[in-house]
Amino acid sequence: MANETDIWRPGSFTKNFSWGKPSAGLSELHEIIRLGFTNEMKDVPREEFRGRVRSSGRPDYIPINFFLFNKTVDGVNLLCADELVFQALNYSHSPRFDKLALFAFILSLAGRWTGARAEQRRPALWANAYVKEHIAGILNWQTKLVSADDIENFVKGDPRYRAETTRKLATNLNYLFIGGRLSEMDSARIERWWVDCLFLALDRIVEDRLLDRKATSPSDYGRHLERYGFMELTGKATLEKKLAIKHLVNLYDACGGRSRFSEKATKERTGMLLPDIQFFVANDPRPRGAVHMTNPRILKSIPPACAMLAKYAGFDDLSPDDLEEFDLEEFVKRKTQAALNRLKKENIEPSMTAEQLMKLMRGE
DNA sequence: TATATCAGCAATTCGCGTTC
DNA sequence: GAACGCGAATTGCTGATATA
Repeated sequence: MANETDIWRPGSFTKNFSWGKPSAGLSELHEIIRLGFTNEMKDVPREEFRGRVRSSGRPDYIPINFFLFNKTVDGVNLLCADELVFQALNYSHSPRFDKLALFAFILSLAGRWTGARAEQRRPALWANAYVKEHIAGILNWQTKLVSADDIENFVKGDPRYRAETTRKLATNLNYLFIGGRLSEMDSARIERWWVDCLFLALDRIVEDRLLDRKATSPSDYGRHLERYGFMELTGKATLEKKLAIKHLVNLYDACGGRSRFSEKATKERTGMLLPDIQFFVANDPRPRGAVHMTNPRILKSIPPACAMLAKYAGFDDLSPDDLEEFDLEEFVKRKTQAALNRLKKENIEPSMTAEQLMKLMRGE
C-alpha cells in the first residue's frame, strides 16, 4: 500500500464528464448507475455496464473508475452493488445522493480490473488528501475557502502528484465539489447522508481488503474506518459521531455487511442470530428504516429483509413510509410521551435513580 | 521453463476550438 | 479571458512469439 499512496495520477479525471448545470448536482451519475445496473441490486460485469452506458452516449470511465468499486471474479471484471448503488436504485436523485457520491469519490477506493494500473486502485488520492489534509486539517471545514485556485496550489506543490497539468484537474474537482455539495458536508450533526457514507466506507474497505485476500473481522471495522480517515472525510469530528460509529458498526455487522443485499443470505443470518424467531419480510420492497434507541439522528435505510437483524442490533424498525416522512422532533416527542405513560402505569416511585429511569425510557 | 521483445489495443492525458 | 468538452496523440498493458 505504501507505493500506491505515494503516487497520484489524474487518470481519466482530466477528461471532462459534462455534468450539466451545477444545480443538477450529480444527477447524471445517479442516472448512469441506474442504467448500468438496470435497476438490479446485483454485481454487474464491467463490460455490460459500459455497453449500456455507451449506448446512452455518455462517458463511462468517470463513473466506473472513480465512483464505483471493481473486482474480478473467475476472470470476469465486475462492478459491485454496494451502498452507493443501493441508494441510487432505491431513491430518486437528491442532495443526499450527491454527498454520498462525492464521498465515494474522495474515499477513493475503486478496486481492480483487468488492465488497470496499480495506482488506479486509489484513483483520486489527490482529492482524498485535499479533503483530509487541507479542508479538515487546515481549513476546519470552512468550505467557502475552497476554490479551483486553492486546489491547484495544493496539488502543484505536492511531489506525490504526477501529471503535466494541474489546472484542468483543479477546475474539474472544484466543479465536482459544487455538484457533490461539499459545502453541506461541514455539519457537526449526524445526518442521513453521513450514516449512508459509513455503510459505503465499510462496503468498500472490506472489498478492498478482499482483493489482497484479507478477511476483515467486524471487531476491526472501527479501526479501519479510522485508518481511512472516515471522520476527517465527512465533516467536523464530534463525540456524537464517535458514539454513533459504534452503533452503526454493530448494525452493519448484524445485517451481514454487503450480504445485506441478498435476501437469501439475510434469511440465513436471521436464523443463525435469532433462532427462536420466524423470519419474515414485509411485502413492500422499499427500504425500511433502522433508528437507534439512544439517538434518533442515527437513522439508516436498510433492505426490508434486514428489519429483524436491525432490532437485534438495538435499533427500532420504521416502515418505508415512516422512514420517508421521518420527523426527528415528532419522533422524540412521541417516544418521550410513551415512556412517561409507561412510568405512570407502573407507578414509578420518586426514589428511582436516574440510571433506572433512563433504562426504562429506553424500553429495556 | 523463464525471460525478453514487440505488436495491437484500450485507456489516459492534453491541446485546442468552442462556449459562456 | 477562463474553462468546457471533444478529438486525438501518447502511454502503458496484455498476450503472443522469440530466445536462451
